[in-house]
Amino acid sequence: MARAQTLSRNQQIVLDIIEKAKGPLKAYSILFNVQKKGINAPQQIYRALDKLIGMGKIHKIESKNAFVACRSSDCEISKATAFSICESCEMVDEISDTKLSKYLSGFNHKKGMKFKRFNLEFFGICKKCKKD
Amino acid sequence: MARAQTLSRNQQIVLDIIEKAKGPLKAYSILFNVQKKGINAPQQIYRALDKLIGMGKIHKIESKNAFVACRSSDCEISKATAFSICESCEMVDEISDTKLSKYLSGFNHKKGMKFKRFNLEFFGICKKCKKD
DNA sequence: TCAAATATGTTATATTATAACAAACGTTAT
DNA sequence: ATAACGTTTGTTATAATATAACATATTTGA
Repeated sequence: MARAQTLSRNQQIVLDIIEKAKGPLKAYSILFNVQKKGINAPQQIYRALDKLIGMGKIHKIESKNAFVACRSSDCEISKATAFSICESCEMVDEISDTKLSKYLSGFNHKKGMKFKRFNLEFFGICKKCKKD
Repeated sequence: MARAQTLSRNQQIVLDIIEKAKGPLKAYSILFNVQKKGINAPQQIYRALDKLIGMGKIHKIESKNAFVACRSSDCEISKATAFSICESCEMVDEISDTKLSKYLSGFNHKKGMKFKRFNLEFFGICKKCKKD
């Protein structure tokens, strides 16, 4: 049975870094940032990332191979994730929209597949970048 | 100005393979399949893939780092893509649903970002795999 | 407390993707 | 036709992302 509440040492270290970050972090950039804490190998990062994803503490931005902290309590263990991604500054924002989430969760593919999970990524230019 | 209609030699070779495939193909598996045709290097594959994506002939399945042929004329140069992905057999189906597409195209993030493009990936177990 | 599960450390390697440069090919305008 | 331009190709090298495999340690729970 999964524990899901207490984090191991490495998991906590990795989560801390991701939560402090302003934007999505890549696995190797996390690695470089924690080498002073005694974590030396990619495996250690990827293992922590996997567990954190499993717990719903972080999400992977698939189009960027990068990781962000979960800012929403709505995405129950990451069954329904949506993000807005700025193509200019690389900013990622988690979208927490009940209507959207319900709409998509209720969407079932005609060919008879019942979905367990979805991930949605929107791309555009964010407000801040538009000004420049 | 982009030509967009005629494909170069390598682009055609790569597209043919992807179109013939039953499922998503990875870049290096494409490479191995075309070495008899004189394509030897990953660069050549990735370049063709990039162009084909730009033309809307193929899509990248981000969660799998794999590529599928576009089966829908609705996703205008890949501005609005949706897929259903079987977590058991790895099958990928492009979802062509006008309502869904309109709903998502009209969705604008509250924080003032106007979206240019989205990609949606649904995960589950397909009909065929459920039977087994 | 002992067994099982989970987490760690480590080395090596697999997989995915891009950089950089030189040469060939195809348009198109003159 | 040919010069100029953009696009495509071929090629070598390397960067970036991710997993395999194995030994050990730590935590948890019956």
